[in-house]
Amino acid sequence: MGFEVLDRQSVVPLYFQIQQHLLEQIRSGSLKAGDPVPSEQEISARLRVSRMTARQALKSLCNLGLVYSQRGKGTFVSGRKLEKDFRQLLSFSEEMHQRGSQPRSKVLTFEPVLAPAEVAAALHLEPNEQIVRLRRVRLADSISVCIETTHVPEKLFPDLLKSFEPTQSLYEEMAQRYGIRVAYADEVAEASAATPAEAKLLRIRHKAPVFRFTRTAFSVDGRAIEFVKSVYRGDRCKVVSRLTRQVKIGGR
Amino acid sequence: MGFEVLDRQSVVPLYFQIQQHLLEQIRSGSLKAGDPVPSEQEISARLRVSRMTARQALKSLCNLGLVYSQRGKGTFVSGRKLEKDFRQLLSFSEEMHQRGSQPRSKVLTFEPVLAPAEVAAALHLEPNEQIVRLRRVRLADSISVCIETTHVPEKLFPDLLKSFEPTQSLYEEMAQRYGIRVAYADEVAEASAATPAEAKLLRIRHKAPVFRFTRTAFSVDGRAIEFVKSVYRGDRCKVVSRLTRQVKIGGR
DNA sequence: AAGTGGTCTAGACCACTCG
DNA sequence: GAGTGGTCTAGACCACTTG
Repeated sequence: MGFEVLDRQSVVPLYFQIQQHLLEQIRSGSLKAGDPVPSEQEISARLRVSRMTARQALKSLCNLGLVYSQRGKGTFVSGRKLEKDFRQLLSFSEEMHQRGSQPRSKVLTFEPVLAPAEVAAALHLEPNEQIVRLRRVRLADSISVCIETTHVPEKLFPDLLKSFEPTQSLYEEMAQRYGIRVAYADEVAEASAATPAEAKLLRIRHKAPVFRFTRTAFSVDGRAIEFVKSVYRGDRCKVVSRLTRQVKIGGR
Repeated sequence: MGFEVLDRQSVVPLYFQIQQHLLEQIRSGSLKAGDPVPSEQEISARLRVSRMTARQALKSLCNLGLVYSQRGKGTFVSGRKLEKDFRQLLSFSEEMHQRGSQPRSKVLTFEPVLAPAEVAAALHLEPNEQIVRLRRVRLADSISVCIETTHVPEKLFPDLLKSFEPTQSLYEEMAQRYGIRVAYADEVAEASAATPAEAKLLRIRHKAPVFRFTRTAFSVDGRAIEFVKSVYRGDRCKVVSRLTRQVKIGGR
């Protein structure tokens, strides 16, 4: 733990600078799984910050799951790997970039429609409200990977049809042009078999194994902003999750 | 926000008492999605605690995803439901109980074996180290739902073969008798088709859609303690996840 | 201007773990 | 007994939002 780490003039909070510094040590391997992290008092003394600030840095690492604390013993690097970001909410484009693949899209349709019942229910709209529907075949390195049908409410994204270039990233457009940021999504995955039409688009056998996903995305304030149905080739797609065992909240 | 909420003699931390009180208001519906939660200063003044303590209570609710804060505006109840705990790490027994179904198990084999390469790699063991393998057909309300093969290292759970009743919950046994608690698990799901043997055990058609899961469970200190392979009927199983969009950690 | 959350300080007492 | 994390206090300054 160096002494020259902190820039007190910076707008970056002190606790965050400390957090980043420790993060770097974990990433680089200077701190390995099981190693003790500098204690709150040590950070406090060495970097001349209050103990609460040191604590906040450690707490944030703890929340990220990178370290864990034991009362009376200390704080230690946990066994989890940094490399894998499990089950983040990523758009298709982002996911492909992260894997180092080149994403491409073939647009099937991009049009205004009246919300079918299932979509209206998921997005909390009145039946037959106006939505924009975008159907795309998604490719990774020129191989068809999935068929994706996205639905967004027209009223949240007016003029999307005119302004959006449907081969681009929708999440970026939402953030840049409309200031609406996706915070989380609920997703349901099913194991199924390809229909003839799907098989043709994905260039796989009829009845080959596929994943069917339905995903509803929400903004921080809990508004439903996107509903997606997608079909992924079973042989080119695995769903990786990290499950955590939590304390019960609010239960009796 | 009442005044009689806090018990200052209690061993329960003040921030936790405050958190529980707010939680109750959200659960009961007194505070609805979008409603502002009492501000830090209000809690601080009304309950005569320091602002940092009030803040800690709100922070913990924030980490649970039940409220969100906006600088300069306030803290608000988020749109998420309390009812659904998405994608917790649950054992089969726990999952069925939560759904209100009756779990049952048919034990196929329960025996010591030498770890095959795949299992040894997942559990970080030497090849051919001693493990205990348990193969079960799992039933919900008397319908076969999945075939599950569990592997645990013998050295972590000595005498498991003698003491454990294999129709019971393994996670409970681990916690009760060995003091080893599962903290999280990494899981990979694939969409596939049933083999003839699997089809027979699950009473489904040959080549019917199934999920294949492999799961490695870890304790808090990052030790791998369990490796499970399972096959679920595709028509009786959906994988529900909540995905969150996080800040990048440790990236460039 | 008033109210909000975000950060920070310099102390304090406690329960716990370990040698 | 020395060191650890868990909790708590009573202040402070800041940036941000809203009327």
